[in-house]
Amino acid sequence: MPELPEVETVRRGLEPVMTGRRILHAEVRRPDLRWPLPPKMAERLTGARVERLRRRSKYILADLSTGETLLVHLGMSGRMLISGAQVGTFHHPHPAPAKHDHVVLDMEGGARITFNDARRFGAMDLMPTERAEAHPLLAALGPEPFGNDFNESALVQRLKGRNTPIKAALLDQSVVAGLGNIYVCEVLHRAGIDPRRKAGQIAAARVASLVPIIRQVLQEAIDAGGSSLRDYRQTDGELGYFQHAFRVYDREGQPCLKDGCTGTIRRIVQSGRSSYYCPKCQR
DNA sequence: ATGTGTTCCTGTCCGC
DNA sequence: TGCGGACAGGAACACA
Repeated sequence: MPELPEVETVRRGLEPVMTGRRILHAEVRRPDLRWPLPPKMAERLTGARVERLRRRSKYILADLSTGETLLVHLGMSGRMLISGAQVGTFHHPHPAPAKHDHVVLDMEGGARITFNDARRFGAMDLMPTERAEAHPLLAALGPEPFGNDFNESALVQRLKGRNTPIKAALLDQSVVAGLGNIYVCEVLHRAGIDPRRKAGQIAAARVASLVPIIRQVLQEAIDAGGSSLRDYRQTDGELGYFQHAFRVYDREGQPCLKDGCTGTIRRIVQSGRSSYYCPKCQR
């Protein structure tokens, strides 16, 4: 599921059990996710202290005391489970390894972090920290939505002349990094823009309006993650998968929730993926 | 360069 | 309850 808000919620949940702590033991239970894991990953992680946990787009980056950075992508179905550590009022004993538990990290302080990914579209890699931004998976990413490089004029410029539907353009990680299928639908609904509209044909002022809307939608989702989970963690120790009320996503046939709108949410397929929108208030 | 369709993998849900 | 098909929050890759 993870788009930027979920990944950020996972990052925040990992922070107290990872940052400043050593990885006492790493176990790789399956050698490949989307790609083969890097050579000797378990050995390279064992003994390293996590100096910093960062997020870039939908990637989590753990800078290690060894000079390497661990990159983690959750793909479609990747999950992080924490067990063993006392956080807040929850105590989670280590469960027996479950199906699709691919990587297990035992941390200084007693927490165990388990990466579980049924579909294995997720990824992990190790690279020198000083060359992290040059990693092939990161090099072509566009601006962070909350960064200064993402602004009205830059977005207008980036979409100028593009003949692809705005839905596809906002899913393009080189335009803006971190949006996925759900939040693009939510953003376009809030902006009142039809997802089929060609990106390059939308008036500059409307394109510009997307910048604060993208930030609002993502920030609200991050806030929901932090408020609906205690310590960013559910009672079963899973991070990042919180109940969030979407205004259009997965609401086909239901009434539009925009103030004063009497439309009905429709589902269409664009480049193989579902788009939900209100034909009445999205033009 | 830009746009589109396919592909990786497993699980779940829905209709028959 | 079984079976087949559609679909799932991502994104690299191949090809027009």
